[in-house]
Amino acid sequence: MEKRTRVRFAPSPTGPLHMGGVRTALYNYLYAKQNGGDFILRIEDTDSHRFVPGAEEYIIEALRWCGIYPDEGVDAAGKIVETPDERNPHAPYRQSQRKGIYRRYAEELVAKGAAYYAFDTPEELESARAQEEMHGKTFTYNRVTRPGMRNSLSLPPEDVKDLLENTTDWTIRFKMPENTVVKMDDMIRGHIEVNTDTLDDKVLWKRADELPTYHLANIVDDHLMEISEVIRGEEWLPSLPLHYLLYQAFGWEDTMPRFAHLSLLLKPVGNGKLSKRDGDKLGFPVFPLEWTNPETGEKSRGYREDGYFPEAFVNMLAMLGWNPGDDRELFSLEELVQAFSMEKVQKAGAKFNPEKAKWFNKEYLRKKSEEELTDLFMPILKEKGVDAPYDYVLKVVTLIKERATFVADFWDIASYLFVAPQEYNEKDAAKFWKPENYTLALQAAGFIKGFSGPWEKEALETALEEFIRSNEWPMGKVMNCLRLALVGASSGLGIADIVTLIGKEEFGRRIDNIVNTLGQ
RNA sequence: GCUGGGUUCGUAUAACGGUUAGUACUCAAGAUUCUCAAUCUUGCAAUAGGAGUUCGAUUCUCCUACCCAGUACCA
Repeated sequence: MEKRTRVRFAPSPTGPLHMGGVRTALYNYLYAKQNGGDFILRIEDTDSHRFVPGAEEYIIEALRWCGIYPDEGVDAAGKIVETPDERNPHAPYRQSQRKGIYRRYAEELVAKGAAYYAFDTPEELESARAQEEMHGKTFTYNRVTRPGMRNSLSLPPEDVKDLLENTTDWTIRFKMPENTVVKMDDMIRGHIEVNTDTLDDKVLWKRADELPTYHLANIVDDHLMEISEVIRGEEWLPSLPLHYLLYQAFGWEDTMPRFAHLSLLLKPVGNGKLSKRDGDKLGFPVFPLEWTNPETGEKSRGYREDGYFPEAFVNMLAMLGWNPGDDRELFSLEELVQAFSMEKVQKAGAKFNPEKAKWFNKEYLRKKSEEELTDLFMPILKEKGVDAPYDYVLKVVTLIKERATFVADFWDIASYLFVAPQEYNEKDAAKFWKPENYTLALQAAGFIKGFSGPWEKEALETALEEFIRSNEWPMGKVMNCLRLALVGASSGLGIADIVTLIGKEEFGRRIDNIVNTLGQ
């Protein structure tokens, strides 16, 4: 029988979604779509202490910006679904709203002998840890320490009954089997074996807030939501044996999902995983969207606000730890869906390379139509106080698009096509604005002013070059004097390009201006 | 510390026992151009180390080193 592909992205709303998280979501989405299945968004907010306002909305908006729309869990308005409907039969998709369902599963495990009640207070556990710490060891709640702790396996039944009824800070812990080798398979890493003696009795459910921990909620919800593959970050690999054991304890082995653990995104330089700090330090965003910390008001930059196209961001992320098996690098989301394969996902962590991210954006910028880019550039011009007609901007964009990485670069590259230079680059002026050059350049300027041919680049360029050449003047020096007048520096478009764009009058003004400023 | 995972040019990766170890980004040089970009060409640069298995190891096994993760009533 063929199981329908159903995968989920299950973030915790404890802050903005990090680009590594976006990649996990992306791989889940690609896998689901490739197999004609469902991509589900589930919010894992079982830790009431770490809730951050706005984080959930941020996650959804970030995914939307990337073009990732969940099939289940989020409604048309972009909100987490709270009540079941035809499209979202497993609602609510927020674990805090599902809290009622977990207790009986935890109790079921106790009844089966796979779990037990533990009455140790946080303080008691803390001191047990401190004790071991003094001996240079780490306390683990397991088969060795279990009899010495206060739980339903060590206490007399009547005490257990009493504590269960009259206290509220007890938990249900998983009873880790003794000396058993858990044999697991990971879609990316292959076969893995772990002996249960190295594991501890994890808390599954807490009486204090009547909430499950991640492990229980995760397994129960994945089971209930009929998840077929769990694709998540590598940080979960150490708890995979527990999750396997949980499926076994519930008797759900037959429908247990397959697992794929993705490597982490690493910082560009040095060692360690990518963090917010690296972004600040090296000057690149680590978040898809800009985020303002609600408590401190501190802002973190985002790819969207930095001027990245979502297609470029997604493409770049996809290639970080995955490859199509050939030399292709540019993929649309649809093409990624076709080309993606779990076998080609890299086992090792990938160091993020901000330069390559820029390269991707440059490639996507070049693919955009001039019209689309003009639409994006117009508001920037307006901000700069420039009121240029659309057709003029379109011409400018056509000339400069290949020189830019971001739309925002357009202004730096081409501001002189909208406003006259306010100053002249000192070095360039010293190099070119010499009497022996500018006397010739001014004559060339006179030629341009008197040019009566068709007012377009080709014609003017040919005529101007012919004029200079026939006089046997140094082409570079003459042209750069003119360019200094037009641009303010010795860089930029061809003289004929600039002059035909700004027109004879403006050309004349800029020539007058440089003569007045730098003298002759 | 313990447990698990990982290791090909600076970075992302290809080569799933046989290649002069390929590609892209970055960087450098050259070509081109009226300059700067763009473009084109060329170049620099890697199998962590050591044992095995094999006619032959980047590829398989083991050891060492290094890196990462986990080791919470957080996810």
